[in-house]
Formats: sequence, structure tokens, C-alpha cells
Amino acid sequence: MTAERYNPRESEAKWQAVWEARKTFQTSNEDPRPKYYVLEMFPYPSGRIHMGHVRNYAMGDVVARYKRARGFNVLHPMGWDAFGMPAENAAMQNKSHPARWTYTNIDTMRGQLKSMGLSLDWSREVATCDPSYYRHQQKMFLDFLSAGLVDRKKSKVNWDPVDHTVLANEQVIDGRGWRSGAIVEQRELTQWFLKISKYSQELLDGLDTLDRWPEKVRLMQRNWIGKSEGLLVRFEVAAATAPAGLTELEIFTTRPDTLFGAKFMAIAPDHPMAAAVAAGNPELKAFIEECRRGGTSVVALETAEKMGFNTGVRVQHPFDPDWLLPVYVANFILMEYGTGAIFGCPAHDQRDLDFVNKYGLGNTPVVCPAEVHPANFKITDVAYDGDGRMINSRFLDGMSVPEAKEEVSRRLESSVWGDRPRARRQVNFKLRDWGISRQRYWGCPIPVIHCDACGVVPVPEKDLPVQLPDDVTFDQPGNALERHPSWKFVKCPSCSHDARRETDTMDTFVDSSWYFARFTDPWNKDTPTTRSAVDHWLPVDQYIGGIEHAILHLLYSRFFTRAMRITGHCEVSEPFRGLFTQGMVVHETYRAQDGAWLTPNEVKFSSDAAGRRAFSLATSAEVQIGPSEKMSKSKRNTVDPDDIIGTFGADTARWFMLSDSPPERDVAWTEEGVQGSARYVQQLWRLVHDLAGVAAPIGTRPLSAMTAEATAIRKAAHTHLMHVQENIERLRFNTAIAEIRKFSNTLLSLLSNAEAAPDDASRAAYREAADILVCMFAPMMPHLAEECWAVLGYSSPVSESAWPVLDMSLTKNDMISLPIQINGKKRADLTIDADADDAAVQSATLKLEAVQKALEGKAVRKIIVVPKRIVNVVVA
RNA sequence: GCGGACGUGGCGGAAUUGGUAGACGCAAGGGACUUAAAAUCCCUCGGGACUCCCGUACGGGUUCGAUUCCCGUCGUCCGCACCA
Repeated sequence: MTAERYNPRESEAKWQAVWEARKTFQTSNEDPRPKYYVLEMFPYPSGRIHMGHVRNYAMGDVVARYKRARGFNVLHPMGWDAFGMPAENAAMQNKSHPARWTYTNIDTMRGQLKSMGLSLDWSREVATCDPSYYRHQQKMFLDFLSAGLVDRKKSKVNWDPVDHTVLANEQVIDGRGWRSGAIVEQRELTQWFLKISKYSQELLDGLDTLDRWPEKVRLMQRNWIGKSEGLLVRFEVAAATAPAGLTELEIFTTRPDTLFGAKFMAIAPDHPMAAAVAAGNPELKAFIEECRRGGTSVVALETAEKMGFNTGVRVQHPFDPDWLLPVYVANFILMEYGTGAIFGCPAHDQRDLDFVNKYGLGNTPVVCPAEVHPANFKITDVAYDGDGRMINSRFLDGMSVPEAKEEVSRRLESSVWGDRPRARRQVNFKLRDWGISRQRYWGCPIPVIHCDACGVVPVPEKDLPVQLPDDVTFDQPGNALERHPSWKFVKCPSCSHDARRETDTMDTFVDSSWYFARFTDPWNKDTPTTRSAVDHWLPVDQYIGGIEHAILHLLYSRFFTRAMRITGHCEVSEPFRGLFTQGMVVHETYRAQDGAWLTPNEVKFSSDAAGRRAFSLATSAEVQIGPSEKMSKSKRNTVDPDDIIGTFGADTARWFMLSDSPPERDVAWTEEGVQGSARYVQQLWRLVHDLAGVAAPIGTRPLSAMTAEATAIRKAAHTHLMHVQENIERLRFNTAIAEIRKFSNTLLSLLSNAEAAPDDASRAAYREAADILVCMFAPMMPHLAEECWAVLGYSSPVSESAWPVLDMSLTKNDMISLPIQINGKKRADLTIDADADDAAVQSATLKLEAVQKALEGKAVRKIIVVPKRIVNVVVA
């Protein structure tokens, strides 16, 4: 049978319309089949989709379509993470409104996603900037508030004085605002916080249950939560040196065993004791100012030298009232961690060692490694933080580190000074509360009202949503809500006097912390979730997205889900049962002589045995081919999904995205690779026509009387079906694709090598094989599969058909071929009955000519038979 | 500095988790068809002294057998970063 070339442009549009008309991918919450929730991280509507989206959604769609075919009721929704700064920046530039920019982008991107042929339930689409979404977020905020999960407190923030907003730490680059370039100031602002740190331990423990998450992500979250167990110790201030009213200094340490190696105390510049001393000491005051200017940006911290200022205050060693330690204000002590004060043990802490070496305070080693004699153990530039026995430590001498920790803790806990013990054990976490206040317009308003008489008053539920006003201007930086003429002026809901709305909006990470729950019933107007729906669907069975969200989004969502559970909005604690983090899409870079970057469209290539060269289309000058890097506007190495889909079709783009690299690794987008995929589309198209020409009619069962050819066809079909299934289940799309290609190669050669017209047994087998082939690639190339399915005679879509039933008996062979090794080197092959026992395999091995030859004159020491794998003959 | 991952042909990668290294594809070379091009089809494709030997970054080890496990070295990438 001859076939026209497959025309993706026509077919793709046609089948997308069919799916939409038949509501093929709409999911009912009432469907009794087992549920499967597949979710890809929803996009920010920045304007157009990029190749990273194509990869992400192609993967999710394979899983969704596969699971649907396997009989699951699949939920596969899509929405928009639609609040955020870029919309305001665009509004400022274009003198328009963020909503207009956002919704225009959403329309464009929705169209692009639809052109990919994704099996999404578009009836559940949500946009976080829509009041029908954020009203529920406000409700939950109020629920969290009354459940004690929200805090309002002063905190130090990065303040951009040009953009008039708080910046996240990630948005501060070299101490400057990432957009404005202005030097970032540290400001104390009163901010709203979600009390995530209260759940540190629970979030840590929960990681152990997430066995279908990448180990890497779990480790990153573990480190981020940063649990450490230690001791809070109260040091008595020497009365003569005590600044006003301060009689003690409390520190946190994880190394109480090293207490006898202490040389100094250090406190943070913001520590109350520093302030107390500075009050009468202008020099210290200046030093503290300098530390503050140093900033908290990563770079500032990295390059900052250890600096200290001796306050003159002295404290007593807890085990020796006559041993006085000087108290320094030091720039490397953080007020936010522990108590903002430490004791310095230079011998066993690099940071402390650097400090004493600068200020000449010396060091005393107190932990001696096993292989060194204590008398010879000296510390100069490198602190020792390993194991060993205690030395120079009075009653601790000779103990191991854990023993010494325990002994110190025990003694100080039972030693009372004042009316309290000198020390208590404490667990500390690095995880800080989540500051969600943003001084921006385009975000979810925080639903509270400030009243001079009543304080902070929650907006009554009946007044939700607190909606963003439309009449705002973006002709100046800062928060448009703040300067709106009337929006913030309201009456206090409690006393009816004049009051003011909160003008801060929520961090957009709040929006994305529960969208997966909203998808389960986005139609509910009254409450954020419908318990029957959310409890049925959650957790998400397979979540797919970029590694860049390993901490923030995924940790916030895990916390938010717990908060929703506590406030009765859902049952689960962990939102994502399975997580997969896919790699980036990278592309070669092209650079002209003058240093200008060229896009892939501006370059032509020539290649021969000597290599591959690139030339500018415009000037014909040779351009340099640079390494593959993440697609970026600055390097101009981007490829537009619309162009690819327009030229090759969505199926080709999807297939190539999935075929070339393991999904967790970066994939290099290449023109040649895409063309290879496009060739394969046509190859499959021809193959299916050829198969249709020889296949028995639909519904023909494989015959019981099998010929050799029919057996070969059926075995190939079921063996490859088994492998494709396994590989899709494990998200190994690249190897699944290799199996499909192997199968189609096998069918091609069976068809072309057939000497006579196929008999009835073969025709029945070809029918089965053709059906299996199309079902196999349908998750990756759904449009082509539909068209092929029709060629095979089916009248309803393959997207609505069940996955083929695997017959395991056909994946096993009666005869197997075993490699025969002699002393670990392969020397022969043995074809033998698959269920021959070891003895039979051994004797057959020894009869082989090649083995006989290799054995000449040598004695067989032993024969190792690994059933169905390999035979190794060990000779002397 | 701390933590983690990785290192296989010209390239992307595969190898059933200790059992035939290089599946599948890309690129390249040769050939067929064609007036020609495209498309399609066939052959070759880790290296060599080619019935054999070498080869999975490098050096050791365990094992009948190591890309896989262990120790060390080198390199690349990622995360965290003065967290007491």
C-alpha cells in the first residue's frame, strides 16, 4: 500500500478538535476507576512558552496518556502562576495594566500548549491572579491566622530604595538590586510571616516518607531545614565589667565537649549586649555600623574578613569562676541563629581559629586524634574537627567526644545558678519563618485591616475577596496600592472607626503552594477545597518540574499542605507522592567575529569528515560554534516552540524531546536530531500502511496454530511491549523510545524479508503487532497515532483505547543463547533449552568445539553457571 | 570550606543493578535508485600488530567475572555557605 507523506499540520489540528469535541480528556471526580493525578509545574505567563515547557509537558503527557490507557481515572490539569513583578514592570513600560498583560500572555500560551496536543483537562484551568482563585487564598490566610500559623513581626529585609520594595535574598546580586542596580539597604520592617519554622521537625521527618522523590531534592531540603542538636549555656558576666543590667550571656553550641578550649566569646552586632556597650562607646557604635553596611548578601559574607571588637566585658567559664573570657562583637555572628552569641574554640573550629589568629588569642587543643600523641598535637592554621579523645580538659580527659558532650551537658543541666540551670539541651533549625509580605500591587491582597483602636483586624469572611482595584497607575516605582487615593481607607469592621487596609500583598510562592489542591475542584465558589474531591485526588501521584524549585516551592507547598490539614481544608500532609525533576534544554551558541551572538536561524552549516562549521546566513562569514548552554535571550541560542511545531509538527518536537537524553539530564536541542525524529514520523507512517495491507481485520484473534513467522511477530510485539511498559513506568522515556524503534525496525525487516504473501497466522499476528505498535507510541506522538489508528481501520480515537494486554508467555524463549566465558573472557555461545538445568548446561558447554580448543591440556577448576545469563569456565 | 552527583566511541546515550560493553539514535564514509536534488533503501562505523589483543577518566583492591562494589588520585557539574 502506498501512502502520501504524513502531514502533521493538517492532522494535528484535526485531532485536537476531535479530542476537544469528544471531551476526551475531561475528568470526572465521580469516575469509579482508580485515580492517578499527574501534574507538571504550572507556568508563569511570561509571554510565550519556551522549549523547557515543551519538555516538561511532553513528559507529563506521556505519563497521563499512558496511565489513562492503563485504566486509571487520570487528573491532568493546567493553570497559570499569574501574579508577580514582571507584570508590573511591563505595565510600567507599556503604560498599561498588569492584568491586561497577564491575560494576553495567558491566551497566547494556552494556544501554544493546545498546539502541543497535551491531554489536559482544560475545564479545570485556574489563574492565580483571578479573584475566584485568590479569594480562597485569603480565606485560608484568615484560617491560618486564627489557628496561630501566622505571625506579624519586625524583621530585617533587603530594601531596594529605587524600586521601593523588599527583595528576596536571591534578588540581591553583589549587594545591589537585580533590576535597579541600587545598593540594597537593610531595613527593619513589620512583615507577615507564615510559621513554617514551627514545623521544622515535621517537615524533616516527612522527607523520610517521600521515597519516590529524588534523593538529591530530599538532601537539599534536609540541609535547608538544617537541624542541629546542642546546648544552651548561660555564662555569668563578671560583675565589674557588666554593662547596664546585663548579668548573663547565653550562647548556643553543638560542641559543649570543647568548652575547655574556649578562648573568647563572640556576639552578633545586633545582640542586646553589643547595643548596651555601644551606648557608652562611640568606637563600638561605629564598628557595629560598619558591620551592618557589610550587608547580608552572599558575596558580602563570602569576602568579609573576620572582624571583631573587644567590648571589655568578661564572662566566667561555667566550670571555673576564676577563668574569665573576653567578649567580642564579631561580624560573622548571626543574630538570627541560636542566641546570636557563641563561645569560640579556635582549635576545633576554623572560623574561630581565623579569628584568634588575627587577634592573637592563641588556642588550646582539647580533642586529640587517635593516631597522634597529645604532647605533639598542635594547631596552627587548620582547625581539627574530627574524632578523638579529650585532652587539656580536666574531668573530661580521656573521654570520647560523645561522652564529653554528654558529661558537660549533664553537669551544667544540674548546676543551678540564679533560679535556673546553667544549661539546657536545645535543638536548633536553620529554617526561618516564611516572610510573605511584598510591597507590590500585582499579588494577592493580605486580608487584614489596621485600626488605631483595635489593632490588626481580620477582614470578615463576608467581605472576601479583598479585590485589587483596577484604577491604578504605574508611572512611578513602589506599591500602587499604597498610593491609590481611596482603596486603603476603610472602616474598622470591629469598631467602625476610620481604619486602613493592609497594602502589602502576598509572595507569589503562596499562590503556587496550593494550586494542586484547587485543581481537584476548581468550581467550588464557597470554599478553597471540596473535601471529598481533595481527599480523593491528593497526593499528586506524579509531579514533574525543574530542579530549581527543589527547596522553595516544594518546601512551601509541603508546609502549606500541613497548614491546610490543620485548618480542615484537606486530609494529607504530603502533597506530592512522586516527584521528578527534569533537566534543561540546552543549545549550541554561535558567535560572530565581532563578538555578536547569532540565533540558530541566522546560521547555516557545512559538515564533512573533517568536522562541522557554521556560517552566517547574512554575511557568509564563518561563526564560532560554542558549547551547548541553557537557552537564553542573552546568548540568543533559543528555539521557538511555535517555529518547531509549525515546521515539523508537535509530535516530532515531543518525540525528539523525549528521545535523546535521559529525562533528568540536560538535553541538547539539535536541528539534526529533530530531523531524525521527523524522518521517523514518516517511517512509522509508511510502516503502518504496510502493516494495514497485510493485517487481518480488526478483532481477529491470534490463531492457535502458529507458524514460525507468526511466532516471531508475536514475540517481538510482546517483548517490546513489556520493555516499553517498564520504561514508561520508570519515566525512562529515552529507553522506551529505543524499544519502540527496535520494534518498528523488526517489523520493517520482517515485512521486507517475507518471501511469500503472509498466511492467516501471520496476518493475525500482524494485526496484533500493528495495534500494539500504535498504542505504544501514542503517548509520545498522539496525533500521528490517531491517524495511524484510523489507517488500521478503527473509528474511535486511540486516545480512548485501552493499553494492549501483555502476554508474558510470549516474552520467553524456548531456546536461549548463553555466552560462554573461559576465565572471564567470552569464547563461545551456547544455544540450549531455556529450562535446561545446570548440569545439562555444564556438559553442553564442555562439548563445544571452541571450549574444547581453549581447554587443551588444561584442567577445569570449576564451572559457574548463572541461570539464563552466562557460563564461566575457570581453568587452571 | 561543607555536602552531593557524575566521568563509556566523533556526539547524545544503552547495559536487565556484579554476568556478551557500546542498544537506540545523531554525525560521518561508501554504494543503489535518479538527468539532478530531495526522499528512500543497502553496507561500514571504539582502537590495534584484526582466529587474537587492548579498551568504560587514572592507579590499586575484592571477585570465576567489575562500566557496576571498595580505597586513592585527577577532572566536571550542582547545592549550601561565617548556622556556632
